[in-house]
Amino acid sequence: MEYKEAKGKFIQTWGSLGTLWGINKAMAQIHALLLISPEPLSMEDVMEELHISRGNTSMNLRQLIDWGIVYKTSKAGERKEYFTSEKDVNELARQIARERSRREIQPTLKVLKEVSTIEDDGTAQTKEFIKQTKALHELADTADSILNRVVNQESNWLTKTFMKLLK
Amino acid sequence: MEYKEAKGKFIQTWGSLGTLWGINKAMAQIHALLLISPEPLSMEDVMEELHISRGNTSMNLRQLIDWGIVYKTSKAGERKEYFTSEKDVNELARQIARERSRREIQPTLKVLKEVSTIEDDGTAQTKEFIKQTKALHELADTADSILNRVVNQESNWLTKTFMKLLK
DNA sequence: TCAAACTTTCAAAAAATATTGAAAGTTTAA
DNA sequence: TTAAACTTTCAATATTTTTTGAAAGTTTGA
Repeated sequence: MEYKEAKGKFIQTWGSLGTLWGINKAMAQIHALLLISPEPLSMEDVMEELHISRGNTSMNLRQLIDWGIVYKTSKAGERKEYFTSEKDVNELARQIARERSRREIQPTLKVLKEVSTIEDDGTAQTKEFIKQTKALHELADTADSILNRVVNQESNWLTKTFMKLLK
Repeated sequence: MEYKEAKGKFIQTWGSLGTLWGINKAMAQIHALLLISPEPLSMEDVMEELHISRGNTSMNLRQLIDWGIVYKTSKAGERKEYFTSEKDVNELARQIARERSRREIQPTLKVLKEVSTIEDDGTAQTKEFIKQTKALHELADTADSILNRVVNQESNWLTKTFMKLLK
């Protein structure tokens, strides 16, 4: 397999994986492209490589920037903007963990806390509801704490933790 | 807030969270409903509670069974099938971890390994490609190992691990 | 200030995904 | 073996999500 084929396969795979985890394909593919590009790319570059429209490229680049995993850069003497991805995959993991916690887990925890504190009227259904939503709250809380560990520790925490667990 | 409102809110929230993580809404909602139901429910029950069609209910229940988090049961003397969710949320986490690893992470690892072993022709783009896909492979491998730890350990591993990390 | 170079916005269109419901299939009690 | 009770399938439909592309907006050098 030569470079071009491998590149296509990688971008394709990253796009599909994204879809499975609730990230739109174009966004995941743009990210993949920037991740393996030795130089920052312009919007034009991205459009051409992935065959997507200007509007689509613009919107998804913005989202990637909002997620904190793609940066705008400028080249001296050029008006055009260039884009580059966070290259350190550990930092990438940290940032994604941070955002998923903030955007998704925290609001879910809030709702779970709210609904799990309804008054126990003694019926089986209420008892079960309280029991299960409390258990889910605890699980989500644990998951969130782990995500926050990823966020707050040095960037190779993941690897270190794994090593520790193996012992 | 009384039971009915809390129940609706919980099912709604679980459905939305599912969507964000790439799980279809009906499937997540059926799961939520079974999780808090003290008794197994029939297909009819699920259809009525969630206002979804027979076909939709049938297909999503099957998927939940494929994921290993919903079980078929029978009531003595009844021909109808009843469904119940895995009630232990730690076991639930284990099962989801197991399936996501098998279905999504493993195939991704395979592709990453494949594309990261192209021949280094000395160009900057090839060097960057190899470097980044190798780094991603390592990250995915670590994540997968952690998922597998979740899968293989006793069901309260998650909580225990978190406690250990706090020390 | 102008206008070229570039980016963003957003309504419309396309594509992907989920849902329906009725027909076909299956199971079981009598 | 039949037929009622129940489940599954799947083509058609609806809904949601993504994508397009052209117009509007912005920035900057002269």
